[in-house]
Amino acid sequence: MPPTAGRADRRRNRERLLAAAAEVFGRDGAAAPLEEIARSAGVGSATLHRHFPSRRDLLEAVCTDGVERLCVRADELAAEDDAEAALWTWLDELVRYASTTRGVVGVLLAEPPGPQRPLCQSSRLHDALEPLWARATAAGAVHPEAGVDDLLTLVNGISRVTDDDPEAGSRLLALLRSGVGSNHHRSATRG
Amino acid sequence: MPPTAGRADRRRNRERLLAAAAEVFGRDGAAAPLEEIARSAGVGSATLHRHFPSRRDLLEAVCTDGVERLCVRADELAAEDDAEAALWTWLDELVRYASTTRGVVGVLLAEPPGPQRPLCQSSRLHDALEPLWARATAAGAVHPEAGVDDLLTLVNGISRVTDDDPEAGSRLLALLRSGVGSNHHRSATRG
DNA sequence: GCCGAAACGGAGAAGCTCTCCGGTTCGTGT
DNA sequence: ACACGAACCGGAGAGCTTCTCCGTTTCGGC
Repeated sequence: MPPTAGRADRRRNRERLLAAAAEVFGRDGAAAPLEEIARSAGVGSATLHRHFPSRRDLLEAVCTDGVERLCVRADELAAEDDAEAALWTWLDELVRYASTTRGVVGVLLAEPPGPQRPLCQSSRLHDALEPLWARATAAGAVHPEAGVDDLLTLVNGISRVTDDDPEAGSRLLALLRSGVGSNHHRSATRG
Repeated sequence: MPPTAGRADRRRNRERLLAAAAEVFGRDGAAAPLEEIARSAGVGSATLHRHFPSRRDLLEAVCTDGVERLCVRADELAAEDDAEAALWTWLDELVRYASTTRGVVGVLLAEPPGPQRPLCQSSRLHDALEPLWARATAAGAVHPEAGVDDLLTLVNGISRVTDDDPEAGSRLLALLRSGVGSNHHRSATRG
């Protein structure tokens, strides 16, 4: 059901729930009690579960705006001249965003879309990244064994160990880019 | 209290709990219900909590043997000629081990040792890695910005996104070693 | 304003963690 | 062998969370 469907009170409660969820998740992390979100939104817990049957549904909805911004950003960067810089700029913004959501984005990236969830935020990020990756790969600027899924998985791993510290996430991403092994003949420029 | 102290029935119950925990965690992951572990071990839940006050205590104990093996392995590798190969061989074994524990090692690596837990498995791994890292760094075989904690953090991130798939973890570690960016002039040899 | 459908919310079931306390078992000293 | 204190055990239950049922309220078209 689209978010703008249904009765007026339904839409109002949905918005209240999303606002409360953003606040509570941002404060207490992605594992915060759902009941507190319902209380904070001023609705019953049954209403929360009716709108968002699982915790994941709520996490997906909370991230919609941030993911949308990243998708727009990917479109902008796809028009830039330097394919390699565009790719890493976007990945840096993704890892910084994920590092500021207290694990919310991490949960979404962690589990695969699954058969009954084809339209999740994770696949939107995948679709946004794919053109940037394809262009950089065609330019020889990406390790030939590194696929789109590998990049997303690695960024996910980084964001999960750097919750609440975007700078640390950005630093580890730079290490991933240049490589930790002995082939660091030239340090990669950040962003 | 050392694991070999106390009365005979206490030691027996401790062993039963550890065996049950290894089985249940291995089957259902690090978030499995503790009550089921107690039931599977044939003891009351109070006994489980008396032996292992927190879930983390139990996870630490379950990993003791595996971490011990890795520490021994680090000593062996420290005697090898090639410092770079020794470092990456050990990291590969670590990421493979962590990828087979259904998130158990990941939980331990995730949270810092903390003030009241100076002897956790995470710090044992840190101490095992440090000499390998120092030697490889001295030989110029490691990115100058990559510290011991960075390596452990990155391995943790990789293991957390490759649960139950050691091959995938090993592959991502190889990518981390050689770098995803454009400086992949020579592919890194694995293990 | 009426009324059917849509949506709500509290109460409660079920599951998990952790604690309290009465009862049991161990092992030591005689 | 046996008695006894200390160590240990386990079930019952409190507190918390997720999620569902169902009687009640609210919306909005007519």
